Amino acid sequence: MSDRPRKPAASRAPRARTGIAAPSRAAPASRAERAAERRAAIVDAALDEFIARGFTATRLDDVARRAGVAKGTIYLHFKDKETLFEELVRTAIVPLVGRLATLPPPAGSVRDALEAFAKTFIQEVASTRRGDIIRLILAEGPRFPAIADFYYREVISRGLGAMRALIALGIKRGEIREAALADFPQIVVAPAIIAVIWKSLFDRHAPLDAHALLRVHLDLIFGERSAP
Amino acid sequence: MSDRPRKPAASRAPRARTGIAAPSRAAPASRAERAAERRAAIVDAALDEFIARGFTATRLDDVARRAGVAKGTIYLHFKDKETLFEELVRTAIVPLVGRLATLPPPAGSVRDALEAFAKTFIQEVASTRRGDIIRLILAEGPRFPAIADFYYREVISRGLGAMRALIALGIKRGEIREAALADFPQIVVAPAIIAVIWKSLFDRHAPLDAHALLRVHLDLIFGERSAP
Amino acid sequence: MSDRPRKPAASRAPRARTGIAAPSRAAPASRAERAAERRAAIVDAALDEFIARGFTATRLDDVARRAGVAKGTIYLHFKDKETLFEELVRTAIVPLVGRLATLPPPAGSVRDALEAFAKTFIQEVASTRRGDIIRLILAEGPRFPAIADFYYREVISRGLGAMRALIALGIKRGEIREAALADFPQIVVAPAIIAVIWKSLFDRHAPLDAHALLRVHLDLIFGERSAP
Amino acid sequence: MSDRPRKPAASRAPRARTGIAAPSRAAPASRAERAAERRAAIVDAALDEFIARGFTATRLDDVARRAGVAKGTIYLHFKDKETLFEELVRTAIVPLVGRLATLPPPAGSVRDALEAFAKTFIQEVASTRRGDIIRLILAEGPRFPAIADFYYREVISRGLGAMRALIALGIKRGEIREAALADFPQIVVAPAIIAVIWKSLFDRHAPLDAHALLRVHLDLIFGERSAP
DNA sequence: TATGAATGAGTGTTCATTCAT
DNA sequence: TATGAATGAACACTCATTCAT
Repeated sequence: MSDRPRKPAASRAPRARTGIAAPSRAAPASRAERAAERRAAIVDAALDEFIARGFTATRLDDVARRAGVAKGTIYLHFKDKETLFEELVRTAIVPLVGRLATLPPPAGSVRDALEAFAKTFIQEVASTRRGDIIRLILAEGPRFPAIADFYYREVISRGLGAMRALIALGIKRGEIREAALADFPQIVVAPAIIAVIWKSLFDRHAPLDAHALLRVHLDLIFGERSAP
Repeated sequence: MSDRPRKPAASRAPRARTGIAAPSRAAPASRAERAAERRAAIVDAALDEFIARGFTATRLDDVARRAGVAKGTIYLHFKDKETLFEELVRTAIVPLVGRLATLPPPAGSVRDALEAFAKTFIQEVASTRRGDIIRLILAEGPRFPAIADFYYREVISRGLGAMRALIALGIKRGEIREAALADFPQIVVAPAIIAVIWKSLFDRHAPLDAHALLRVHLDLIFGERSAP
Repeated sequence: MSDRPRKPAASRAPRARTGIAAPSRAAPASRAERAAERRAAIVDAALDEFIARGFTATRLDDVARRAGVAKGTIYLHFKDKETLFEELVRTAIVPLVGRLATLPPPAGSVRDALEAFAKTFIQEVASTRRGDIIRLILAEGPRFPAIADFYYREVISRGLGAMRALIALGIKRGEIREAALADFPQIVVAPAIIAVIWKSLFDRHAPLDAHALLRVHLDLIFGERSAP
Repeated sequence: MSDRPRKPAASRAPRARTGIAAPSRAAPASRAERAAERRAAIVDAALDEFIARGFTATRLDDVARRAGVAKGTIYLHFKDKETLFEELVRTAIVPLVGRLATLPPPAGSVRDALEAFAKTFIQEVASTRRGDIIRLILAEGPRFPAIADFYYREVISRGLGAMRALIALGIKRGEIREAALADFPQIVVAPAIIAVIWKSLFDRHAPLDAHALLRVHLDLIFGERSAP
């Protein structure tokens, strides 16, 4: 219960694991650039800490240390811990949506589109820190209605909308038999979410082959299995 | 961010919302009974608080007030906050498993069995505090490996095992076409979990008809829709 | 810092290490006897605990456990922790004084008398729990003026008085040359006190031969060494 | 039993009663200086409290108030209460040893040296808070072996060593007749310790003329009285 | 802007004391 | 009398937030 970072573990250079742009370290960097860099470092460090411990248990001291910044500096960029958390989640979610919204325009079959989506999802979400963000939202959602709202609006609502359209197309084209599926796009997404949760909590008990899982699920929806 | 119970909000009578037996209040009750009663009240109150705020943000002061006992009394029953939390989750999970393990032996069709399961799940889990317990485990799991372990062993592993057997039966009987489904019982359960999460986080944005959702999902698996 | 007794280490029979009389366990014992016995057990246990931890750090829970009594029982015999402590010290001191006041009437030489005193002191005080009581008084005295007062009156004052008389006799008889010694009987006693403290604190660093120490001191006072 | 300081009794200026240097308050003082100053104030206040109440009964709240700092500030300088106590005693002991180790090299007679020592001891120890520190160590020693060890090593062992050398010199020069005294330097020091204890506990019952006491003791050792 | 020392309200835990049995 | 469950005030320690430098 006490595996906290005790040393300035992180170098001053922020990692870009969330896709947050890290300005090149070459040039002396302008004032504004330096500020943005620091802010990014804080966000990045905070994300790690929040994921690892949850909102309340995270100490800004640790965030600062991990970001290579003084504690007070956090308050130059964020009003308080709560604001940091909320902006953080927002920031982290944007590229998430961006990524998945880039669903290839249904050039090929709907099944291909979903297959591509599944692949991307596993690679970009389930196997990365982004998956933990989803868990974080599930965990803290009830205490941060603002975040749940934002998440519903920006991710759930839009994501399910796109999915619904795709399903409708599949039904129209005859690829999908089950017509009612368009009413519950959640069904299509459900195993992906389960995969994320499983990775987070149970993978060490029983590793899950997410690719296979999603393929079977698509088989269920589309009826026929395509060669892997 | 500060909607905490400030007054002895709860009467001395423990609620039995989790199925924890509340001894009849009529008789004077023996010493041991009184103790069990108090313990139950604490567990019950703590569950509410932990669900509402998560482990770290929960104050034992609030738990005590809600349970109608003095703070010190908690320590007569539990070593510390962590132990309270862990025993709590264990206690809460047992009836959960009990409930669902009572899956009717496949007298009728497998589809009927799953339909019954879905119904029970929605009634007994998704619409009650038990659903929140699942969310609580998702939220705190990473910080309480002991709980994640216990949950995997007692619920996930056993539940998926039973589900797998049922699926195998369905395949053998020809009810289920997709043979690979037996490898991923998670797929069958996924929408139920999603429904629980949805209830917790998004129901106020867009109420979900869980019954319909699960029915469509079963249609997907069994191919044919039964009359509602 | 946490070597507390966790088990009912002591049998129900009180030890009589302080010279507190333990009624014979044979007969069923009258009501009053039983009570006295319990009280003695409490006193005895409390003495051990107070010596080991000091007043504040001692927990009545531990005292009760060690005495083989319920916590509430202590309050049937003593008003509160403070009273227990004060009565305790009084009780423990009385036999101490009794013992040493039995200085053999100066039948033989004064040196013989002091030699006997030294021997008794080492045997009955320095090597027993009684020595620790002295240390306990040193430690808690300032916070328990009542005890310091009592101790001064009953032990210090009377003891030094007796010692002064003995010294005067020695001077009169020509055994002691240094006449001014009668003004400071503390000097005669000092090494004995030092021996007690040493036993308590430093004996494990450098064991002290208290007998030899006191003999040399007597040689200093009486000038000539008697054969050991 | 409840004479605790309730108000910010101490001004922000730390007292220097222990010989801990108090930086001049005139200049604005650098960051480091301010820190050292605060630390000194805490040590000073803590010493008072520990002496007055003992380790366990001392409340850090009181220490903070007396030092004129916030409670949290204590934890910027010391890991916890125990560490504060131990460092405190160490800090307080160093100048004690320093003072007494400055025993004038035996330019004159050994008796003169001891006379000087006695004088210094009474002035610098017995009549100051330093004497209470000795009592504090006697009191808490058994519960703080680290402190007892440190004290033995730094004070007792070295002090007795020096004393032994001095005694040997006295014997060699013929000033001291009792040859065995070199084996028990404790005897020479004993009355000084007794004086300290007496001051602490019994002086209000019967004031002790420590100077006279020690002079008589020296007469006992050296045989002849020098003019006062 | 950035720092990090300082603050003090807040929280988990302990324990002397009470009291129903 | 004796018990020990229950109480709640007290206290060590933490950590979000501020602010002088």
